[in-house]
Amino acid sequence: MDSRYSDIMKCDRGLIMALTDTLNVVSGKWKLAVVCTLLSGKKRFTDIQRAITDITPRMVSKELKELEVNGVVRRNVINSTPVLIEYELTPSGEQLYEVIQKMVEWGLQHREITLNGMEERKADEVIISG
Amino acid sequence: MDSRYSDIMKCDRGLIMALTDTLNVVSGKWKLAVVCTLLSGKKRFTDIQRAITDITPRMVSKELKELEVNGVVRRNVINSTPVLIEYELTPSGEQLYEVIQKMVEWGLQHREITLNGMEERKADEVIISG
DNA sequence: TATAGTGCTATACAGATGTATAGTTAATAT
DNA sequence: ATATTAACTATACATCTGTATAGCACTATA
Repeated sequence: MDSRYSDIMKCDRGLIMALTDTLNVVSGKWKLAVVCTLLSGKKRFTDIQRAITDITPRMVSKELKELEVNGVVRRNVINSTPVLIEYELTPSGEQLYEVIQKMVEWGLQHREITLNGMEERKADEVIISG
Repeated sequence: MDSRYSDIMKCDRGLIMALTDTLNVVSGKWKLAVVCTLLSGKKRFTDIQRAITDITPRMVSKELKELEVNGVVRRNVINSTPVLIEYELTPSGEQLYEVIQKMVEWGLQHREITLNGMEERKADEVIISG
């Protein structure tokens, strides 16, 4: 995780770390699913499980724990009977929305570009002379 | 890969697909490293390998192939002796810069927020009454 | 007392992902 | 003739990620 992004970013090592941080939070099959469900407000364990239909409780637990350690999610124990536990995004977690938005934008553009490109090109290997 | 992001995005299934597309391109240990090295212009196999110091040729090959299939990278065979092969970003691949930029931004903000937060809070489990 | 719900954890496993090491082909350089 | 460079590929292995299944401790309700 050191000198990989050297080419564009050789000037600033901090940027590489920042990118790596974000990637670590974002990657994993259920991370963004959990963040997305929490974007609409605080939720309890089983609410999250229900919102992400095909996730197992083990994965809910694991992903929430990792997100908490990374400062994206906060776990609130509500002192009532029975004890309830609520999960919510930290301010930092909420700001992830902007990253998600850009990713959605790119995905949409990319889909259009590649679909149009399909008609123009015929081979998937372009040979030019040099 | 279906109904996971239902909570914010239940209205538009296309957005979910777009997000998933982007995640598929972005995830994997070396994907963005390769994209980053290509942001500064077309490069050959061994140039990429050298730029990303600790990657093996097998991984260079694999990641380039996947990026090519996903329409992010184009492979140009230069008809010379010896045959050379150049890799470059497609227009779509270049636009990934915006996603990367947002990810770097978030990473930097996040780092600052969590470092400040460390001093204010003492426990990592906050108990409130309800 | 029995059953169901909440918020998890444990164990074992399967599959995906990445690594290490070596080898191939073909051309130029010494 | 031998070494070196370029652009890979093959094999085997290790590690990481996610799944399946089960269970626990507690509380509320019938």
